[in-house]
Amino acid sequence: MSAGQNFYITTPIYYVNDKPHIGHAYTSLACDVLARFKRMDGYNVHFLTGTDEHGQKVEQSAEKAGIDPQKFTDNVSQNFRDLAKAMNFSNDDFIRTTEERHKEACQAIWNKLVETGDIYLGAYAGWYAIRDEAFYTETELVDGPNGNKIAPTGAEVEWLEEPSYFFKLSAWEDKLLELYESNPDFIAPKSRRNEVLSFVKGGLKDLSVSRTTFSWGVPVPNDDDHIMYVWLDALTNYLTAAGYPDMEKQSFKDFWPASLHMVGKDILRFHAVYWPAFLMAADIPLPERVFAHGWWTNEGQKISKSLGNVIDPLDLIEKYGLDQTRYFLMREVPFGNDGDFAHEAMVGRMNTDLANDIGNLCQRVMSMIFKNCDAQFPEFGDFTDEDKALMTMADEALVKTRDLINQQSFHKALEAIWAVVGEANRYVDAQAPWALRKTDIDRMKTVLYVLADTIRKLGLLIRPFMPESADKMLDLLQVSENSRDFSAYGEVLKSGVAIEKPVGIFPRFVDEEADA
RNA sequence: GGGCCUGUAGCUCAGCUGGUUAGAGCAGUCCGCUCAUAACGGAUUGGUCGGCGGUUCAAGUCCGCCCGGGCCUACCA
Repeated sequence: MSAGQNFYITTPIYYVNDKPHIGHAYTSLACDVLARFKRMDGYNVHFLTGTDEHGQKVEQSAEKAGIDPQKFTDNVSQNFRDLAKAMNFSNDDFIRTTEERHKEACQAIWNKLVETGDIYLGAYAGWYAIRDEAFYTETELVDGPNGNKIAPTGAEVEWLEEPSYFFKLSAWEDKLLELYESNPDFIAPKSRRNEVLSFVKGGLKDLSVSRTTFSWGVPVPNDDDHIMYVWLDALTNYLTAAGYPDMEKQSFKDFWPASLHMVGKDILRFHAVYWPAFLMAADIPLPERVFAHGWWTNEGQKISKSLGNVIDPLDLIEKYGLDQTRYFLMREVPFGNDGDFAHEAMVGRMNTDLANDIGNLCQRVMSMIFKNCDAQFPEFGDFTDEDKALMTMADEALVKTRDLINQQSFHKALEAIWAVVGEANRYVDAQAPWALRKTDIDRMKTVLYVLADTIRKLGLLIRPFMPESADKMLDLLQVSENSRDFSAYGEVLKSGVAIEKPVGIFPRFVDEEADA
């Protein structure tokens, strides 16, 4: 495998105590689009997702359900596999932190960090609320009536100390700043990078990385009282899936360091600060980039369980369709910003961009070919300047799209693709093949040929975003399986190939309430 | 409290290092076309660029203040 041709992309591992929601779907979708694009562009891609299955909450939930934690996580982890299937995600692996391979990786990196002196045994002291089973920082507390301290939740807290292993995060401050400085693209988008920078500049404290108060986790090597706590365990999954601790393994050589960790903005710090610190300490190469995307609101409202307005991606798929949902999520909001999911906006995108613009373009062109060219791709004559302009634009769209995808500017990539769609529709109008049918049949054929081939390119361009719909388009165009990647972009349709009667690709959404 | 970002047409947003009559998409209005999923194309209405003051030959674009909105400020995934 030649260097540089490998691409390793990861989603966070999702905490199984949650039900899959739009946020999970969104993160993975972005990775899926990227993974599919890179595959079509000839890369050897490894796309990883999975579930985070350790922790006190999981232990408790299992207990409440009256089953052992492993059984419990087997069940809930399945929800995330189901989501991946329903969303048509093309992940190459699905990791679970309860797997043996992961335990090995965690303990290996732990041992390494002990060896380098970056993990030491100390005591974790803090204000603990028994009721909440959580520690609070000094600044979060308010003074209670009798001089005692009260947590923001209203629970009483007490000063508690427990033995804990610590990671020497404080020792890595300068190295981290150096990293950000010399790799300006390590954290994206820019605004998030600024936040991380100011956070690190504010000084770093050592990080507690073990717990003794519960047992559902990876055991700390040589100390049965402790389990590894949260982030060291969770983050290490990215290494596990590449084959760590066997750094000589082919998969590790191919895919580590990761090309991109995609995360939600809430967990950026763990990926942009703790993770590179762990890796530097363990003398393991760093991932190339961490991208933090934003959150969705629901019809302008903040989404929360208590409000009961959580968006279930399965509901969206059922209501609007899979590819329509995928398109909306990638198109509606500048990737990196927060966005709003609104029914009206969804229907707008679905009907305007998909049904009217690209769907209808495909339909009108293929229908004309089917009816006026003996149901086969026509012969073509010399190309006019107008023909060449459209063809050139379609060719350049791949270059633009590739560039934008590499920046995770999914919305702009789609915008660039749709610029071609618009141009193609204008070209249809300007050339008016229905008029040429009566005056210059050869010219009509050339026009329809140019259009059909443009649609083929559009089909390839939208394929990472809407794989099923794109394949339907490419089916209509009789494009063979092995011509459905970007190496085939410059190929052309063969005149004389027979086509089927075209069928619509993107249906319009009709509001049911409109009839009532 | 400290730090960062942001306020541009009805809506969502572009406007790089200051420089011609401030742009796009959607919505609205008018016109054209009739191949097509009544879809497509053209034209057009609409903005004191949050407010006040300043720097400058020139500010949406820089500075100060004020008003409004958001985010970060460590061990909860």
